[in-house]
Amino acid sequence: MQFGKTKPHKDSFFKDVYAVVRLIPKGKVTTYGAIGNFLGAKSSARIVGWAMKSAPKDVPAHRVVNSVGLLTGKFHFNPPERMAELLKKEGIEVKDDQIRNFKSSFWDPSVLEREL
DNA sequence: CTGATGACGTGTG
DNA sequence: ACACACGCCATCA
Repeated sequence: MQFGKTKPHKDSFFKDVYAVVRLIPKGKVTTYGAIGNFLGAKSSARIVGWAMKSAPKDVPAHRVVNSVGLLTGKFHFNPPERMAELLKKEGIEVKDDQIRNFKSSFWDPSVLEREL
């Protein structure tokens, strides 16, 4: 997968975001900034968040958090507690809407290129 | 078309 | 280390 690197088309950016989020391994999490950076948009983490808002159901958006491991978007879930529940279910320790072992559970999208 | 908003991140005081 | 400000760019009013 090339992800945005080949073509900076807007729609493909969203599509790439979804693709990356879908590729997040179970029990791991990543950040909006990491995704944005991986797709070439260093400071467009907000767009990634917007993408999540409009994300399909098959996208594990609960595995995407902000840079400090805080579940900022849990309020947008149905119900909000679902996000923490899903993460806990996958083996991620969540305390007060925040991931404890965040750094350990962090998954950088750049490993995709490494595995390719 | 202009301005405001937001599931963010980084820089500065 | 904490708080505030600015930049980022798509979407909405």
